Amino acid sequence: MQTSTRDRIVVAAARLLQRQGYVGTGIKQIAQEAQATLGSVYHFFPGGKEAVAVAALRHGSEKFGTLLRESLDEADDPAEAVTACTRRLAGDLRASGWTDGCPVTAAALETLGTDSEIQRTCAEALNEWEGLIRDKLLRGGLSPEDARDLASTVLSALEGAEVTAQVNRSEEPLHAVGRQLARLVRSYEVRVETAWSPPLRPR
Amino acid sequence: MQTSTRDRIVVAAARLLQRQGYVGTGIKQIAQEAQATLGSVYHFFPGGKEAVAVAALRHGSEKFGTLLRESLDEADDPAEAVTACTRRLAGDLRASGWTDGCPVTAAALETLGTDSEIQRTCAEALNEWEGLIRDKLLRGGLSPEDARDLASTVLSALEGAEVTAQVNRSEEPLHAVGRQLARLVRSYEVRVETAWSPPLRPR
DNA sequence: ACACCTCTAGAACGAACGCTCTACCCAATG
DNA sequence: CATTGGGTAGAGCGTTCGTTCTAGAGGTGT
Repeated sequence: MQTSTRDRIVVAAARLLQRQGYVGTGIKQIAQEAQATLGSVYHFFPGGKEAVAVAALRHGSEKFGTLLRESLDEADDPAEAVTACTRRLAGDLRASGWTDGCPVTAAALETLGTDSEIQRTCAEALNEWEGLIRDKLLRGGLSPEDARDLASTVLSALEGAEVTAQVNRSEEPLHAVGRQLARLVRSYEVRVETAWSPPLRPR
Repeated sequence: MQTSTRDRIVVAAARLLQRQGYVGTGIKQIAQEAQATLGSVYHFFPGGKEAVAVAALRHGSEKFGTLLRESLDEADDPAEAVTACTRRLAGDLRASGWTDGCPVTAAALETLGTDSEIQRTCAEALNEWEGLIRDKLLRGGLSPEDARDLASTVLSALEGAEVTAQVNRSEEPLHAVGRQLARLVRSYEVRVETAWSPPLRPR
């Protein structure tokens, strides 16, 4: 038993929340999947199911964040970087049998009405991811205003395409937004190497 | 009591599924919200909870479809039509207190692993909506290939922006994709009226 | 040796779940 | 008037839910 019980609980809960949502996932199921007992779960998480979920969502958020960061670093050009994201997401999604999509969306949608910690955790995750994309765009030379708007759009499109791909059990939606987002991003980039008279920028 | 009991059940179930997902919504809650009794629910839907959900999702799908159609008809220009969509979605979302987003996403995500009728119903809804957008783009003069790719992207972006807007309780994500999608769509349109030498099309 | 603390183990509780069942109301039909 | 059948009403079934509780295992410090 190399991994701690707590970690096993968090990892198992993250996977189950991603696949079945918050209400669809039982504490006992989490314990079983983590090869832990109910006592252990409540020992590490006295806050009960919600506390487990928050920890699991944070874990999933970080994992997805590094996946995003890695994909974005695959290319210097922001447009290519975005398609690298969609390619990676599509591959992982297919490999999981279309079940492991965004780690927070399901839980987020189920707890919309409430003002639970879960809600806040999901919102934080989305904003953090958007920040990653925005930074990439800024490094690519976009203006702060353009980068903000575009990053928000890219994240929304990724989220939506992930859902669409899962429901249709197809990589196509992700590849489509990959192509279109690349085109959109390119429309912002200052292409100094092109032939058609780039606008002169005052030094 | 002007509306039939069956209709009240479907409408109530649709609203609850939209807000709380499939597992989060109980049959008894549906009955109560619809001012019907459990007996009535099982009388009209011998298939039980899943049958109610399928009918409700179909209802929600149609309602969202007409909303989409109306928005798209607000402008002849496809780019403007898309921003009309995001504007309408943003307004409705705020008006509902950020709770009434896409009527099928929550249920779709919860039932991903299964091969239930619910899954299929959600997939049908998404594809139908994508068809509406594609037709609009085609009417706008885009090539079939471009229209297909773009329609898929637009729908994904709308779905994702809706979720992001709900989680952040803000219209901004929707407006951002509205702006960006308009720019993207415009990049495909043949602008005969612009000054910078439009490509000559053989008559 | 003992007490102490972290962690494991699972029985048990009340509440809520989806669903089945019987009983009843009431308008239409013979 | 009696009968039928669509629709209403809700008690109750077995199961599962999240949570609480007590009991014990295993290691550490004194």
